[in-house]
Amino acid sequence: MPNPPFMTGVPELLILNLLREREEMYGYEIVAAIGDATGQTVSLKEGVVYPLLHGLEQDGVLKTQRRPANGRTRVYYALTSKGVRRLFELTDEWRRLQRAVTRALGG
Amino acid sequence: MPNPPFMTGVPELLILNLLREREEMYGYEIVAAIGDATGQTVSLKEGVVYPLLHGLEQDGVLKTQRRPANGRTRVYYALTSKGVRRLFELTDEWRRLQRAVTRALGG
DNA sequence: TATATATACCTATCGTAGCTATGTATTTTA
DNA sequence: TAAAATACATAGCTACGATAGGTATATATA
Repeated sequence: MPNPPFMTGVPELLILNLLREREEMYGYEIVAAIGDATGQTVSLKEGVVYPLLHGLEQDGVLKTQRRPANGRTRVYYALTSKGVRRLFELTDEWRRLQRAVTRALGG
Repeated sequence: MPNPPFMTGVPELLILNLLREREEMYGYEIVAAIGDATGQTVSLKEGVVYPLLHGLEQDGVLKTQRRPANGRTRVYYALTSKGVRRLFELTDEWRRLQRAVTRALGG
């Protein structure tokens, strides 16, 4: 199964950016929101999003809060200050690379 | 060592695009040209470029020609028709994703 | 009432592909 | 003549997105 091009880091960037906008979201909500935010160009499955969320929490980039909602338990995620910095870094890197490639392609 | 974000597919895209512009290049030349074309934003080592070139030849995306130059043997690479198609596909995909992410980031 | 669908979470396994490090050999420069 | 540049090559590592599958509750439908 060939690896889709250009996707490395994109899930993380999109998740962090969503959490900057919305303050607090739970996993299942994030999955849908990513599709919405990108006009379904990026459509990540739970199998991608959940492990990523766990890793980001482990790294102190996200903090969690378990809260019941509709009789079910949801895990809400929010940015830490480290997460905010990480988002800035990733955004910068994205712009840097995006400019470089566009330049190389469009000379 | 953490994986640099957003790089998946970029080496291939840049190489194919260079070969579209220059018709024919050898590996060592490509390594330097990538740095030039991106203002050193992307700076790939031989360990990245050579295996990639071999793979692309294997896939019929590139064709090679060994020719002596300066008493040394150089391996010259050029696009096949399949390579041209591959370049179009990758360029499309790049633009698609680039637009989607930029939009999600709220440009 | 039974059941299908939506919600909400989770994990295991896999393959790809870029990165580092290292090696060989020749040619050119200091 | 030693060092640097040229030119090729491969081995091993790791990260990470993708697929597939699993659990459980709530709601809509037949």
